[in-house]
Amino acid sequence: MKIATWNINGIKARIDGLLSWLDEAEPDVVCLQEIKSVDEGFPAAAIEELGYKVETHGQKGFNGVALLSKCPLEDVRRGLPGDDRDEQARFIEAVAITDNGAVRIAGAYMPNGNPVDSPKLDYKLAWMERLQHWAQERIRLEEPLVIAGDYNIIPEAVDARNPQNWVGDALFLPGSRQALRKMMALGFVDAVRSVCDDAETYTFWDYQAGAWQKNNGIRIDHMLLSPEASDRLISAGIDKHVRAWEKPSDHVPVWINLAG
DNA sequence: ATGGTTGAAACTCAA
Repeated sequence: MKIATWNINGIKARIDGLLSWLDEAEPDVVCLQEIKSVDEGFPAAAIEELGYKVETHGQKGFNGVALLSKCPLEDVRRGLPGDDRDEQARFIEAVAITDNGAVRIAGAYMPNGNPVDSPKLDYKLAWMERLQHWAQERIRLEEPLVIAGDYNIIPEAVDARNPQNWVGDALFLPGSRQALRKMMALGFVDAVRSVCDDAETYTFWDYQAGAWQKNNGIRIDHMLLSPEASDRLISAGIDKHVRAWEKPSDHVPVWINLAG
């Protein structure tokens, strides 16, 4: 089965591109981030016509995540546990039922965290800690688990074309990277990293200052696999060409193929 | 150091 994640940066502005990419890539399950729409405003009908079930966790104006699936979904849950006062829509999980068994899939949109001298960085780090606690509970279940999304974290210098430009940015702060490492240490595999040693495999290019034309990108969209999921990993990749489409998102899709 | 761009929705914020 093919599972993908894509920060779409506004579903209303991106629906045509999304439909084209679904038609081309034929993923079974897609995690979308930054839909920037309430549930009622999400253009589900056009996506359902391609054979997908649509589950959204929307919010007005900002954030918002969604799951698209050709497989039946069970146990759909919205929101990251751990803080009842957190009203930002950044997390959705479900269990996809396939011929080869169940795969738990979480779509996450981590906080950006900038500016670093604001409460936004504290929120980012607290959110990462909540995600780690959630992941710790889930990985104990010893089932295939995929945590996919926009992590807003550059794991290593090799994940940026110009790492020096990101020193002091919330995406590359030692504390942010440590939070991701702590989560990885629970036993997750970074799917793209595990199949591809190539440098310059980025997932995000800023709209500004000709970042795309200069390939001034960063790798911040990740798919973390539990041991039971990584045992079934066949391939992984980044659909970089989508960044050159008309009216593109600043992120491109990342995908994996699992056996079965 | 600054400015560069985009989306959603409101005349600005978040990224």
